[in-house]
Amino acid sequence: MSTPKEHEKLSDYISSQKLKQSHKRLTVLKAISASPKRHLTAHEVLALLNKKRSGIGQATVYRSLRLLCDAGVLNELRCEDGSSRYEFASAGSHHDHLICTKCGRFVEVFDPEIERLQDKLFARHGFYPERHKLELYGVCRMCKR
Amino acid sequence: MSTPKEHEKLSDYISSQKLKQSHKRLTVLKAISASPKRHLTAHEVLALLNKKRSGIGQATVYRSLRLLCDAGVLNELRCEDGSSRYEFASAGSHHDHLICTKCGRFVEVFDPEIERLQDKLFARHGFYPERHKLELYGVCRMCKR
DNA sequence: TCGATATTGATAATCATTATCATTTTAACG
DNA sequence: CGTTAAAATGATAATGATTATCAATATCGA
Repeated sequence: MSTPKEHEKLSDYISSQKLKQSHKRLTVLKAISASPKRHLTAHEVLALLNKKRSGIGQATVYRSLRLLCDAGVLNELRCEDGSSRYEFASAGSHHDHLICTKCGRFVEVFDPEIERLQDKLFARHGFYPERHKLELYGVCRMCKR
Repeated sequence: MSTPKEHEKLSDYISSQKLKQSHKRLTVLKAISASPKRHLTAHEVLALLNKKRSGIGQATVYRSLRLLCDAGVLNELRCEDGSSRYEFASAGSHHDHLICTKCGRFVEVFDPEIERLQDKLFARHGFYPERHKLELYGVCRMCKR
């Protein structure tokens, strides 16, 4: 599972901010790319890396995740339990989430009509819109039976 | 500022669960009712009580807030910074929130059309709907200028 | 009033995350 | 190539919101 686009985004950000390349940071990105599971927590990323005896500490995982967000490679999703999950910010693809309360599965959804109505709500109350967060909690098809 | 309805809800819950009335728990509820500020954090409630030398500890504040939620008197809003805010669950009034990113003001909003479209999203993905969370972040009228 | 049980306060523990700081890497420059 | 300043890292302490513990206190039905 290669991620040329993500690597490039990261490199661009690193040079734009006068940071330095680092093996370990790249290893974190690769581990996330290679995982079949999306929407990983920092703890889960750490577990992926430990399995490979990468010698990468948790501080570095947290730092890398933050930097990857700053670089626009990942999006951070603040969960209700107080932890965060990270997903790839595949260019310009805003979406919301359906979340199964039984198995924790995340499904990415998008409804342009909802987006439009949200903007109307902002306008109606004199708000300058910045962003929004829509999470739909329920039981997925698999968990229903 | 009286809250006969809230007191009653609380009493009903207390007897249904075979708990006991407590002076301090009522004081917490009254303090929240009396505050002009809505959407208070546990910390803010504690501050309200300390100002009055109530002798109520933080553990009791947290316990009371949780119980008031269980009793259906309050709703808990998990904020993105990891803390929670509490609002009155004035019977059957589901709503979402517009939140000012400058001053932190909360505005309660509701759009039946958005609700309907959310249900369609649940259905389209085979989810049994339980609840949702919609938060619109922007800059309010006051903070814009 | 008595006694079983709920409530409380002080404080320790938890959990995710961030800060600190000494050590190691990176990479621009000579 | 080495030097070297700055960034990255690991181990660990600190943070902040919240929950758990447990002995002391309050509640309330008999």
